Amino acid sequence: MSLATGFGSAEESPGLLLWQVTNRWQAAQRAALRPYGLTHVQFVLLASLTYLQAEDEPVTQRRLADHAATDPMMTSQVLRALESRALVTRLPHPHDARARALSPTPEGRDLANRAVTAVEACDTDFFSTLGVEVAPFTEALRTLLLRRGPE
Amino acid sequence: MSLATGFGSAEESPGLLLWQVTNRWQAAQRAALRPYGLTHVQFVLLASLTYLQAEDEPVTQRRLADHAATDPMMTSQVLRALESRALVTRLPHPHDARARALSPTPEGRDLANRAVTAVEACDTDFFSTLGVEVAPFTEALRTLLLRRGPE
DNA sequence: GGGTTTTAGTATGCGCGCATACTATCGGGC
DNA sequence: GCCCGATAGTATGCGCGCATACTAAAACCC
Repeated sequence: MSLATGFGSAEESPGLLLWQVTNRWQAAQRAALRPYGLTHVQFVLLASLTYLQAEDEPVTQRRLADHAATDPMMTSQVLRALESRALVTRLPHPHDARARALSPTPEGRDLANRAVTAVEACDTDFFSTLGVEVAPFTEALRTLLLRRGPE
Repeated sequence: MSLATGFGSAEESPGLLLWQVTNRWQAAQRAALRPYGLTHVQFVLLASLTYLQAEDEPVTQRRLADHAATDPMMTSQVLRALESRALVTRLPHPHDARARALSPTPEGRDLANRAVTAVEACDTDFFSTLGVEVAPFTEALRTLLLRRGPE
């Protein structure tokens, strides 16, 4: 019967493996970010915003959410939390009354920079067991993302 | 600055890629399971239980959760939902008053079998773009899981 | 100008992983 | 017999992805 093929044992389906590995990766990220008082999404958004800030255009929430691949609902709520901690500012957008112009405060930028190094260390460590194999692995992930892409 | 290396663009970190791919995979699973009225975890637990049922020992929640790599909290709550839909039974364990003996009802087993084929088709389709590369990919996932294993 | 369609952002609610804390039972040592 | 640590299960609460639905402003069209 087909139950014996993939879902009898959790270790035999690429999908279930993917799911488990991602859970462990998220746990590692959580641990690495705890000292900085940031959750995973808070970190990603703060770091992405700091990165995008170099552009000429004011950064809107939509732009940030698209870039960081987070959904707009989370973005909204997380940015409010970051604003209340004075890590980002949300000013009215100069040319669009619907939108907001986001930018990190100096404290936010500083925190982002410090957290980024910690997260990158955590990330490198997590994938270190793959050794050189990490390149084809990343490429495979990119392939999967493109095919089932932003439709 | 280190912000430019990995977290400026979401597509450059293996971890973020992993996260995005898993999200898409979960979305695909959700879509495939919708016709059967099962969520992802409900399906995994029901299918795993149907698989484990062949054993001599009565299946406890702990055993099921370990096998399916889901956490006991979810397991508890999901099994209650499945029980209320008459897909599983939770009888008292014969030798341990703390535990419960789980087994799928005939309807549960039937639903599991039908859902498994749908999920497997979805899974195969999702990873089809990798072609032969799916084998080393799966192996890499397994490696990551073992290193950061059940400590 | 007046109308429709798009878009930015938000509220609400669910699925699910996980951390913490608790009860109830089992087991071993004495 | 009794005590104590381990274990099965549950409650509570948060992080976060996502679906649905809504408001308000912009952009387009005539």
